[in-house]
Amino acid sequence: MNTLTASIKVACSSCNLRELCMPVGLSADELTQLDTLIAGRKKIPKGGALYKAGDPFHALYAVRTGFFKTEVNTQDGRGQVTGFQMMGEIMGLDGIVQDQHSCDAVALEDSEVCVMPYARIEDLSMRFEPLGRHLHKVMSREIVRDQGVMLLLGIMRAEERVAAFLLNLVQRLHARGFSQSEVVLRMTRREIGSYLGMKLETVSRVFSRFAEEGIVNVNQRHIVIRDPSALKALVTPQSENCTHQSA
Amino acid sequence: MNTLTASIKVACSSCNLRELCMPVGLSADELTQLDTLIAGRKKIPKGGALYKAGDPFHALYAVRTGFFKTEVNTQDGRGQVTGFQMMGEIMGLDGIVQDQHSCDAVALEDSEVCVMPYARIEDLSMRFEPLGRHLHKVMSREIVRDQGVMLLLGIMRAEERVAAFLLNLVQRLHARGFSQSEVVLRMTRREIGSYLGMKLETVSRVFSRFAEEGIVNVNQRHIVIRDPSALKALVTPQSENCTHQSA
DNA sequence: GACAAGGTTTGATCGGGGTCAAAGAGTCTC
DNA sequence: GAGACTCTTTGACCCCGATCAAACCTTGTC
Repeated sequence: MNTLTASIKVACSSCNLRELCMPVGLSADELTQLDTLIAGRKKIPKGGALYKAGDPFHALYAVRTGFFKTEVNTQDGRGQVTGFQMMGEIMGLDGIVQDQHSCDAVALEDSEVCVMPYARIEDLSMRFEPLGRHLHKVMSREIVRDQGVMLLLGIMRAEERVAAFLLNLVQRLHARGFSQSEVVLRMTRREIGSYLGMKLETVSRVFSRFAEEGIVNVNQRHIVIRDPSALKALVTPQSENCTHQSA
Repeated sequence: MNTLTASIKVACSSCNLRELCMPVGLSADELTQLDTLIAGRKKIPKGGALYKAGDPFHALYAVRTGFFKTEVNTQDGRGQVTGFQMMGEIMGLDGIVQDQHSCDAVALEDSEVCVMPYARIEDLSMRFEPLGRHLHKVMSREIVRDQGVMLLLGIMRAEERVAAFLLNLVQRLHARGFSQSEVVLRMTRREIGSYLGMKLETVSRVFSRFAEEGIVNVNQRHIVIRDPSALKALVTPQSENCTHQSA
């Protein structure tokens, strides 16, 4: 009767992602106030779009399971991946300003999202201060994240970009209880390249170079980080003789 | 007694930027509800910083006069200009998430901003729905703008970047009553280059190429756009034989 | 399990934009 | 208005990553 999953048990207060997702930082009491926020869940098969640029904007989405990419496209068919979203992360903020989405959100594996109708969010965030404040923080975090991507695209070299990408990915996965050193990539080399502003061949070559330097093991999409500090050193290259640094 | 300008007449309701700035879309009645939003004004001399990365976050700022750049920096001294802000535009949104700013905001000419203490914004936006909604839109607009910059940095070639930059600049200036075809750049070639992810020499060369093709006149920082459609064509290159396009 | 299709790796070559360098133009200070 | 400084332009050369190409691997389908 509904494109949404049966609406039993979709309350934030009983969700095991509550430490990562919209209700972060709320007490158990406060949490119950959020239980009307989620209208339901929605499954997106691998390759399916949660929304596309131009679609009317109705809701924000929290990734519950799975993995997404967001992508903006030009008229002439070129595309730029603007981010990868994993569980607990919020999608759809781009749609608020024009009441329509400005990018595509595509599932990279079978995924499920919580649907938070924007009208409810607006209403609740006005009446319930902690939610209003948190929403501001979520949007601000997205702005800061975007600044980081601009830095990456604007000034970093190919190896720095890949290193930054891997470190960011495992850091976020680690916060969700996964390994710090092992990751199975959900995206293709082409998608990584699009995100990092480089071609898929270059991504592949950088992986190969990291592998032969012993920094990582690469087996198709299975990555093992053997020397995280080498990656960190790549991302933040210190001036070669920085005498004033250590006392 | 106060680092802020004398606080008479700093109300949004009597500001001639109200059509562009925070109160956009509000009725005169609603506008008066915003008159406690602005704590005062602050002058920033050319080259001065409104805030720097790491500074504690207290307020959002609306540019009243002048011109700013925002810039993120790495440990090794490289920097990336993430945006240019002109009158009516809001700065400081990056600070909300961590209670400290994540970039520098530097005046490119003698400037003045309206100071909106964040505590007041939070309070007012909870009690006064139109402001709350508008704040969400302002933040969403910033996220969409950042997507555009990522597109630019990720997939555009040098000439496309400069064309997109010029078009965006005159479009925003035009919305503020300035010429569509003439602009005096407030920023250096190096700053343009940093924003566009290229070197100052390349920026200069692209300007020179545009000039000898008759698309623009360039005289140092004074730019005249002679053929705006040529610039638009550069930004959105159509496939060379797109037979299905025109009937 | 043969086949097709997409994803990945690697090699060879190319070119757009970076780097280095120098001269010219504008601006500020004394 | 001389001098210092920064900004801009232009030239010559170079290199990183793009492009083109081919082989290999993985996955899904019948």
